[in-house]
Amino acid sequence: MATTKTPRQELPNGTLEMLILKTISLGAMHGYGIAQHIQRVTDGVLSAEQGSLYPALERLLNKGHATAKWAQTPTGRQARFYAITASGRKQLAARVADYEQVSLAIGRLLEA
Amino acid sequence: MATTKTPRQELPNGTLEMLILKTISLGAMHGYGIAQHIQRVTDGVLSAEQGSLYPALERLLNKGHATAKWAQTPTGRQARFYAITASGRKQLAARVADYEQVSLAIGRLLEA
DNA sequence: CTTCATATGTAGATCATCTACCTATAGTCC
DNA sequence: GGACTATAGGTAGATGATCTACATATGAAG
Repeated sequence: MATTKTPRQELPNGTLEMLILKTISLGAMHGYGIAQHIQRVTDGVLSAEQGSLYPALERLLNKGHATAKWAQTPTGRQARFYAITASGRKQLAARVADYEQVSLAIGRLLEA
Repeated sequence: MATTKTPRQELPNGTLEMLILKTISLGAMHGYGIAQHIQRVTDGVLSAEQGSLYPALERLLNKGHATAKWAQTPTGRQARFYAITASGRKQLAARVADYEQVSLAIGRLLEA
């Protein structure tokens, strides 16, 4: 049957966009690279699966928080490079502030 | 239009159950009291709305993580008091561990 | 007798995330 | 030539907790 425990909802809603924005704020990157970065930095704790990643990237484009252009990777492949925009940086800052506030609040509850 | 910004998804999925478990781990409490506790401790940053709270309490009952019985409040009202079970404490510990791992991972990404 | 705080619940919508699938190419090994 | 892996981008459909809004009831206060 291979029922696989399926660790549902590994990432809190809205967090993926924040992590993507943060990642491309360090420099333009393609989707595959973003996924690798997230996995590498978190030692595999977090992973951006394709089914979440690409829709999230599309949302960021639609909202104007990122731009994309096709270009060659160092290894000679075509890939879509995403870059953060000014509004993306604003959004990132806002999301991080929200996240930290909620995170602090949860921390306070768990300490009690 | 009154489009109301509606701060969607204030609480990450699954977190509410953890916060409820934590709250009733300090002593049996009724739903209204749980909501107040969460709001008070977090200075209003977090709030467990009825539409989220009561379904979450039902889920905890169904899973055996909590038990409930009707009793009188100090002010002479009928209320349903929820108490944590042994499996609830286990679940709480597991959730907290998960939360902290993810929290750390996100922190690492945001620091970079 | 009306209003407010307390107290419990339901109905329906939202929507990001997840699993699982498909396509394509460059490089390597046989 | 053929098979395979890593790289790269994407879609389809399901899930399901959370949210907004509503409905109900009662004790206390004015």
